[in-house]
Amino acid sequence: MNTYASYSSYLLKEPRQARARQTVDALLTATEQLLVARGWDELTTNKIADRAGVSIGTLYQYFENKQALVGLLAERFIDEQFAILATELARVVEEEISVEDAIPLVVSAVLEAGKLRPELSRVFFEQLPVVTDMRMLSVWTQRACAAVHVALATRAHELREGLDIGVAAHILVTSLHGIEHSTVLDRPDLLEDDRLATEVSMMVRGYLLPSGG
Amino acid sequence: MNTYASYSSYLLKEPRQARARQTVDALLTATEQLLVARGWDELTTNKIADRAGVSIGTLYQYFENKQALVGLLAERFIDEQFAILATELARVVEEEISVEDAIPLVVSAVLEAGKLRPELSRVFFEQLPVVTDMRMLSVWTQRACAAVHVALATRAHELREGLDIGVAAHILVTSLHGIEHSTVLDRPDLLEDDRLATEVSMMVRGYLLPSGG
DNA sequence: TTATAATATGAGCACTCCCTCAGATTTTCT
DNA sequence: AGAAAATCTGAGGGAGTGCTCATATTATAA
Repeated sequence: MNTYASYSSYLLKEPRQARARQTVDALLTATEQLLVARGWDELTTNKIADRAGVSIGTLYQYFENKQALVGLLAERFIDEQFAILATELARVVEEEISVEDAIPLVVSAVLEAGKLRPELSRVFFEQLPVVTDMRMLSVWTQRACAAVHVALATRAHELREGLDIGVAAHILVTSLHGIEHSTVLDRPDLLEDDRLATEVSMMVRGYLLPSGG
Repeated sequence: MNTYASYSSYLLKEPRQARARQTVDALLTATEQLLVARGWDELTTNKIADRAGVSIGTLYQYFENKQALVGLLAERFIDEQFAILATELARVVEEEISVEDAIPLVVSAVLEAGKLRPELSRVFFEQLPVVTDMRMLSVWTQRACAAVHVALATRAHELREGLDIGVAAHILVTSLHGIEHSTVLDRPDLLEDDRLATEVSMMVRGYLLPSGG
């Protein structure tokens, strides 16, 4: 019921009453808007409180500093992105889809995720490292690698002989992330049709599957 | 002769005398050290001038603001990284090396580049976007894509039927960048041996070359 | 109702930061 | 040598910033 249970690490204290939850939501919304509009450097706690329509003192009742505000936002965003990957991986494993058929499904899901909240994607791709000291992104990468690793392991017999699944998971996750990142920032046009997804799937297929086919 | 000719966009005026060039160098060195040690948020013009051993007023004779200092540093770093890629591409084209043989050479060169100045790589991977508003990285990506595009075009006959060279260049550049980025930050151990380079080369080969063998 | 807990307020302190400017010093040019 | 150009100086103004705390309001519980 209480969606604030997971806030613990970034929230100074749990908002118990409804109005307090509204306050926290307003602060997060204001943070997101200001971050998207003006970037990290121009983000100040006074502006956040102002836009959220609450007093600066209230902000400091729930958040230690502005990093915590953005940290919570980033955590939500990353969880959302990870969930998309994890869900699709779980589905193809569950439905016993072959690696060959699963690749385009997973690749498309990941690339679609980049389109979900383009402005927020942009600002986090650009500024998240500075904000969170990189820890959060590393955690995401590790989780993603682990999930891919597991999925690959369940169908290891279909994979190319001698493939190091650990290294492969790392390569797949980081290269896809790089592609998604750069495409969102520089070539959003490539996200319009599915040519990119097709080509990327081709690359992944050529890497994972035996070539003699 | 004058290594400061290319500074133009970031330098307010050209340092004509030797002592002025020393001053600018000292400022850049100080900026790099402080940026690596403490990050963008703790970087201040006063600290830079202080560490460089020059007055704050002098700093503002050559640089409009601290972004300009870091911008110049970043520009140099990116030029250096690009040169490594461009040089290797030019070499394999010049020596008419087959795509198959060229792939591991180019991949290794790019991954090696990430080891060249690990601390600076790290800080720019993490913080460059905030500093330069992303324009610089986009320019780098475009230049790299163009260079790869040209190299691929010269040996198009070796490539897989129907490959879209434009999209392929984009995919290769962005995915390799993502791999390099994440590996430098999260898994520097993978840069120790050449397993990663081998695997990545495998992936690129599977993507670019006809699969039938 | 009344006591207690939860929540909200905002003026303003202490501090830092960027950057200017009036003038001093050094180099180059004639 | 003298004049002009280039370079350097650094105290401090002005503009914020993060954050506290004494106080006020509202909700919940007894």
